[in-house]
Formats: sequence, C-alpha cells, structure tokens
Amino acid sequence: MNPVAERPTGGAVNDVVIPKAIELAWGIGEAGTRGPKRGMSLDQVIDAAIEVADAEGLAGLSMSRLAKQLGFTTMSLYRYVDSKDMLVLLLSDRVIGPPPPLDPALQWRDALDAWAFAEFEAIFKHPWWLDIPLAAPPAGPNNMAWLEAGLSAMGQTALPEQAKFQLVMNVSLYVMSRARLVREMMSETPEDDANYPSVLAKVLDPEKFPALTKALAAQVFDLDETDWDVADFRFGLDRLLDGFERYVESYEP
Amino acid sequence: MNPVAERPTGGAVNDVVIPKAIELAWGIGEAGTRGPKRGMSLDQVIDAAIEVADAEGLAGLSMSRLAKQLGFTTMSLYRYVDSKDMLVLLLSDRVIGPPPPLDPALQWRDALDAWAFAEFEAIFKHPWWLDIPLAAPPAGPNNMAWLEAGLSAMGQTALPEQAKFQLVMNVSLYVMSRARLVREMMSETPEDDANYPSVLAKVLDPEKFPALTKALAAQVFDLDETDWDVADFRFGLDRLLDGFERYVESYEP
DNA sequence: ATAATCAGTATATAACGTACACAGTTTTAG
DNA sequence: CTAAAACTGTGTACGTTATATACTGATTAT
Repeated sequence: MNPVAERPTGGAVNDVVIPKAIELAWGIGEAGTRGPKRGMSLDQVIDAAIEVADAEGLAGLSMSRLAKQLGFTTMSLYRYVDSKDMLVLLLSDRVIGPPPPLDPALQWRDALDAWAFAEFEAIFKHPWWLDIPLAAPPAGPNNMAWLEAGLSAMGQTALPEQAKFQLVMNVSLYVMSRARLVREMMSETPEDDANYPSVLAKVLDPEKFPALTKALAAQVFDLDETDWDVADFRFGLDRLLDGFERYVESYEP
Repeated sequence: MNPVAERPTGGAVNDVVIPKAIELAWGIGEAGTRGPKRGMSLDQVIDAAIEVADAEGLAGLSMSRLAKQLGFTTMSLYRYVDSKDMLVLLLSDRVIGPPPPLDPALQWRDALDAWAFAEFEAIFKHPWWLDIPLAAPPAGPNNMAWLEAGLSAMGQTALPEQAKFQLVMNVSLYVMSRARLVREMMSETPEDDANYPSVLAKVLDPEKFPALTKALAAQVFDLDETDWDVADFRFGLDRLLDGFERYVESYEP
C-alpha cells in the first residue's frame, strides 16, 4: 500500500499530480533504465508527425501513416505516447514553435501588435495547427513562452494582472480567428470564390435581407484583391488595440 | 448533349451553379415526383441529428446512431444527404437558429452588444456547435439572418459597407472564440481546474517566465468565481466596442 | 542467474463512412 | 394498359481508423 506506487498516472511533486502529457511536453519523463534501448525518441516521433501533417494535413496524420514515416509498426508508437490525442497535444505545442524575441524598447501597443503578427505568421507555417481541437488549456513550453511574451509586452502598463491577461488572450483569440478565416479562403478553389457572391445574390431575398443585399452590392464578398487577408487582419487588429488603448489610458491619468 | 442535363450536380439559375448543400439549406430542392413516398423528410433527419448531438455531442453523432434514432437503416440517410459532411453543414445552420429580433431604436453599440450576447447564448444552447469544422463560408438561411441582423445594427453609421462587415464579423469571431474558451473551462473536472494553476507553478521556471509567474501569483488562472466566464466576456466585448466607437466617430465629425 | 522491466511486433476488434447491388413502389411515356 | 424510368429503403461489403492484448526478445537490477 505504498501511496506513491498507488498513484495511477503521471509523476507528482509535493502532492500536485502533473498530467503525463505535460510531463512529456516539458521533458520531465523519468528515464526508466531497464529493458532494450529505444529505437527512436519522442522528439523524433513528434517531428515526423509534423512532417506528415505538413505534407497531408492533420486529417492525413494517422498512427499507421506516422509509423510508416518512421519505419516502425503502428503499435510501436504507443510506447512513446498513450494515445493519439496525447500525440496531438504534444504536436500542438511543438509545431507552434517559440515566439520571436520582442524588442523591449517597444511601447506596449507596438509590442502587442508585433506579437500578434508573429503569431499570425507562426500559424501559417503550419496551417493545419488550426484544425487541432483544443481539449485542455495549453500548458506546453512553447505555448507558455508565447503567453509570457504577450504578458511581458503589457508589463509597462499599470493594469492589474487579470486585465493584462485578458487583453493578451483576446489578441491571441483574434489572431486565431482571423487565421481560420484566411485559411478557409485559401482552401477554396478560385471557381468557388467567384461563385460565392453570385450564389448569395441568387439565394437572398432583398426584402428579407436588405442590409446584406446592400453589402453584397458593395462587393463586400468579392475578394479579388491580392492581400485581402492581411489588410483585414491589420484593420481588425487596429480597432482592437484602439479599444485597449482607451482602457490603458484610464489607468494612467 | 443537352447542356442542362450535362450539369453534374446542383441546380442552376442564370449560369450560376448553386451547390447542392445550399439548395437543401434553403429548401430549393426540386421535388422529384416518381418513386415511392419518402419515409421521412430532410427536416426530420436534421432535427433528429440535433437531438443526438444534444444528447451525446458531435462526436457521438454517427450515421448509424442517427439512423437508429430515426428507426431506419444507416444507408437510408444517404437518400437525403450526399455525405455526413453535408449533413453537418446543414446542421450547422439549423442548430444555431434565427437571431432574436433587435430593437431598431437601439444605438449601434447597444445593438451590436445585444447581438453579441444573443449569439453567445444561442451557441450555448448547443455547445457542440463549436466542434463543427467550418469548411465553406456559411451560406445557410439562419447564418445569413444573423449576419443581416449584425449588419443592420451598423446601419445607422456612416461607415462604408466593407468596414461594417468587418466589424460585425470581428464581433462574431470574438463571441465564438470566447464561447470556445468557456466551453473548454466547463468541460474540465473541478479537480483539473484546481490543478491547472498548481501544475503551472511546478513547471514554470520563474527566471524564464517572470511575467507569467507574476500573473500566476495574482491568481489569474484561478477561476473560482461563479460567473467568471460572463464577466470576462463582458470585459473583452467592451474593449472591442470601445475600439469600434473610436472608428465610427472618425466618420462622424 | 534469475526476475523484472522494457522495446517493438503481430493479431484482433469495434466503430466509422460509404460504395454498390438489389427489391419493391410509384409515376410517366408509349 | 403496359413498360420503362425514377425513386425508396435495405443488406452486404470494403477500407480505415484507434487501440487492446498477447507475444518475443533485449537489457538491467537483484
């Protein structure tokens, strides 16, 4: 009845049970010395998974496909990871990578702005990242580093911690939402693109949808311009940060 | 070589091919008169799918599970729908329902605010809606009605249509992101909830994550308060609309 | 030396979406 | 009025998926 041996999963420090996935993400796995040497490392598995997803999307990433990539059998992967969900959780932190260093001389608004653009770009290095269903609040080292960078951008302000956190989070949510939109646009065939406004025009009754019809007539849904996406990302981010600015000013009279 | 008969899928009006899914969403399916009467209707299928998803989540909605609900065989469903993806697409419009009527006397900010809260509440009537992967830009009647309502809320302003659309869209994206967050919080066991901050505390090196450590010490991640979610939703929305206000004012000197 | 622990493999299972062929029903064309 | 065409729901079958389980063999601690 050893209470330590009794613990079902994960390691524990000072009565706090750390989920196994988080342990693995931070590399706090106690080695385990007996038995044969491993044929690969968890890092290799994760990196190979990223290769597969880069090539064939998240939907194309199956355990068997990944095993083939590594030259092992499907089931061998389960010696490194408890489940596919856990693998994806590790992926989601690894693939986003660390944030770029932020110039500490920047004012909070410029810093947050740069941070947002950096996240936007980081996402589009592996767009399938957006397909990962977020199950638990992120706790991997890269995710935490991004959060750290965002929070430190707000460090100059006199805001309470709660507010800093909320603002940073909201910027991140904005970036992810926008990235999703852009990805959606990209994934369409040019034919569909051209069709969308005309389909709407056919389907919408101008009497029931006057505002929409007006927007449609103003070619709101036509996205011929080359960098529709970045311009709109810029626009929305500026509005968002305008709102933040007003709030920050209310703390610096 | 009849060019009409040659068309592979969907109906067409004036050279614009309407995708079949959109036809079905708007109920523009030409009946098809020959053959036996149908045992059910597409609406019944969709409603049953909503029942299943309400009971067992989107992951629990399989074609066979849905068929059982309806008392038919799995394959019978494919007489109503080309694929599960198409069913889900129809679901995504049906389940969000129509927007509530907006008081036209409201100022744009109050109207948008009410609109955002209404969407927030609508989502939480069927939280699994958030799990639906958005494949194509939404074009169903309910989605369009929500968009119409949002745009008409901005109708009083002097903004160009593009800007109106962007602002409305950004509010909607904010609502969805926040809803995702709240859902994530809800889905956790109270035990995990309590653990998250302490796990972070164990894992984070205060030297490498000073800002995060400070936030952690300020109990930013402790969510004991009863309505944590609504308060933060309110907060972020206010900041967002503050930003909009500044922009709108720049058009009304 | 022997027992415990680990690695990778092989096999098997349940669930999934859906292609396909079929039998029965209703409407339309000749 | 008959026959063809179009449509319904069903049964069967296939390929994929994640993963449980039992195994063989390697390595190390006792």
